[in-house]
Amino acid sequence: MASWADSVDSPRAPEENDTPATPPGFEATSTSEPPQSEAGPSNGALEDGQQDDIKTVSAGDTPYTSATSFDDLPLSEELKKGIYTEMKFDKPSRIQAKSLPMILTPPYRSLIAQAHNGSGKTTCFALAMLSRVDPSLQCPQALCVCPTRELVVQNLHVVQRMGKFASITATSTARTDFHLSRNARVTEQIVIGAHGTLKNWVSKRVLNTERVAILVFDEADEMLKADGFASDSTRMISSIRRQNPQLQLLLFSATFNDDVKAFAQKVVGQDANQVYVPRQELSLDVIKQYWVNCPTAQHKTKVLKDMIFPLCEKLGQTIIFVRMRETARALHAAMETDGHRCTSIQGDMEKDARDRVVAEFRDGATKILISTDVLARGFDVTQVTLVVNYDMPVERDLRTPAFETYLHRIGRSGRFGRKGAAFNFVCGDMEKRILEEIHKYFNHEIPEVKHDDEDRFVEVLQEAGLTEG
DNA sequence: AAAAAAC
Repeated sequence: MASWADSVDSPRAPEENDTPATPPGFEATSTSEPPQSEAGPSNGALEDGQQDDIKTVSAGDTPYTSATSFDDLPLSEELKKGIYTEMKFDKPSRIQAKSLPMILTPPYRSLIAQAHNGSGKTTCFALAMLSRVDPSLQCPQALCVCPTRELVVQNLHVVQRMGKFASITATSTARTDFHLSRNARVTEQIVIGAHGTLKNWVSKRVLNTERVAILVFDEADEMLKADGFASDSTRMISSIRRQNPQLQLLLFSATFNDDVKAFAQKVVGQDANQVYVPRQELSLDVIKQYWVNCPTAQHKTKVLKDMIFPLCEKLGQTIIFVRMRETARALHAAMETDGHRCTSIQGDMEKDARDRVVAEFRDGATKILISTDVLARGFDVTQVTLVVNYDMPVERDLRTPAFETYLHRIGRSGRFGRKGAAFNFVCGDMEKRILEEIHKYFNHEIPEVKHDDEDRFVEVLQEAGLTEG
């Protein structure tokens, strides 16, 4: 039985230097195109696997020993203090135990790391960046690229906490106190950003990447997606590699379908290490999933009003995912008109409005948040126990299920092994088929809950462990 | 034909 882990046993020999060389500013056109992402059942990432161990593929002859304690790792006292007293971590998680020795041991090889929601990926790359910085050099040395502003902010926060006792400076492209002027320069040692601003900063020579020794991609499969950020990402990689051939590239994500994984392996090169954790830690298993047949589109809103919102008061927090920005806006308005308190977020909103909505949600001031896929990945609010797929996640063609997106969306609940549940709203044959395919792909039960069966909704949330009863 | 970044 093939699984994600098996398929890396004998990775194809990647061609070297297959990312195009580009001038600073990443202006060059990419000649290396990633494959079209076609998620299919061939990605056995979620099959039953007997292997309990994290699968690793190490390059070269460097021996790596799994770290049972943070004390086993080549980390400064200041960083360890941050780990123990600020983050209150006891010992490394499994992914940390495996990947940190690979990341922190010279020669600093690139790494592809797949680990599930809440398994401590952020800690891995935060420590990687913090420990690779030379404190005596006051310039950018570590870069982390993320798909959304919200993730940029969140990751900067983690780096700052972890590095609380180390004299290392960090900043992000989400900062509001920074305006491009002729003499503006980024001097912070760690920079976390989204593509647009990073590209802008580099081309305007506000950000000098000459001394960048480590480049991290969070949600790496998204960042290497053919019809998405791939060209920006590969241009940035080759540009920095031209300045520093020894660049350590770290690709982190919970999901790498076969196509993106093959491309990622090409990007990191044959000297890279790889780490994959098995499905047993997959958050899917702890998240109860259901589907609700909605005869008409109006029923979706009705189910929210009649079933979900009234029950939400008793739950933790809820995120409702929709496909389009306009739906987020309209649904929010419709709910508010009916006196149901909630907020909404999507990429078309003003930055400060986005920041405000996220801050209120993190505070717990708002219980229900309507969102596009801007928050589908990485967004970490421990109080989220319920996810609603108001629209089923689909690829651009609107017919192919977006398997990875589904996994990431429902992974917003049940953080760090806590309870979680997900409702999938299904309207029409297309969404029904999408649901079936997702069900088959993940081989996970998704029972139906009748849209008008109030008692059953209550029952189901009890089953999922979200309410006391 | 969408969403994600951004000037």
